[in-house]
Amino acid sequence: MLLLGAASALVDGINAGIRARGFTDLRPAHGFAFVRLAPSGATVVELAEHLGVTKQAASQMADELVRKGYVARRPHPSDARARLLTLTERGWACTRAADEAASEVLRPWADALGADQVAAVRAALSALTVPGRIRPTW
Amino acid sequence: MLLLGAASALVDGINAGIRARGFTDLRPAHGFAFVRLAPSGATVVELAEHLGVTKQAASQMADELVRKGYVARRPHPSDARARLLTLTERGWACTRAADEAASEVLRPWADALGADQVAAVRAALSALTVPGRIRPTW
DNA sequence: CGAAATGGTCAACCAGCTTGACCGCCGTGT
DNA sequence: ACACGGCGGTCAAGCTGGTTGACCATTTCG
Repeated sequence: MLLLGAASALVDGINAGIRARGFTDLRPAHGFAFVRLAPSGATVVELAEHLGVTKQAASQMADELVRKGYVARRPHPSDARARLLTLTERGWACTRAADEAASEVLRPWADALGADQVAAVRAALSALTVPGRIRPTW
Repeated sequence: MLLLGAASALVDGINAGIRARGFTDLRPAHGFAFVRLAPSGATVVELAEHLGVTKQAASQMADELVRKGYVARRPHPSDARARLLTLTERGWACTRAADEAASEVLRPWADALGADQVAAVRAALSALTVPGRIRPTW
């Protein structure tokens, strides 16, 4: 119940922090896409699976991110059908900004609770969430 | 990050539990409405504020819930402009089903963590979430 | 080498929410 | 009393972001 409130506050806080840093044309859903693309890129279907939407929706979103300069569509190194979506320099800058914003949101929580309590909560939650899927829209 | 995963798992679990109990025509967003209506009813604008949407959207949702038999539109006792939205017996039955479903989701978590840890997490989170607003759609 | 499976796109459609306009009741001021 | 601004609620139109369905190119397997 209040788990939802905390999650909502976190997402809103990160989104506000990103906007404050100049990335005003992104929604929280885009952040979930960045999470999947950051490590080493991904294909459209991988992105779709990660976001829990159809591949068409993921492709549309990729279009938007390419148009706004956050993502590049490169040929896939080992499959001529596929295209590898990777972050551009602008995309990486936004990812760093998101990390900063997340730290800003978490800092007052850590101050209020104490480092050991925060660690305990993190450990408790990580012991639970088996799937790790994220559903941005209910 | 994994806070979101836990929240998502909770919502999905409750939704699945409700469907398993025969309420197949409801979405998670409806549950958030029930939370506001349960104590003593609410007006459309109060519901809209609670859900973070416009009053038109809240009114539409109220229409749907009335049509499906979960909510009744009664005249407001002290304001002829307003109408008081209250839960029907079917609405209350669904609320009870949701509570059961929530317990089912939480039980394995409590088993895995221990009661004291769960209490600590609850206390930690409740110390943080000042606003208590819920944004079902990002 | 041919058939089924996979990655991707195009097109049409739909649900849920928004903006804008409007009606009826409240409540305060003069 | 009563006129007028404010508030609760609905109607109508439009948009955004998603879905379903069809299709092409390439890969993979029998």
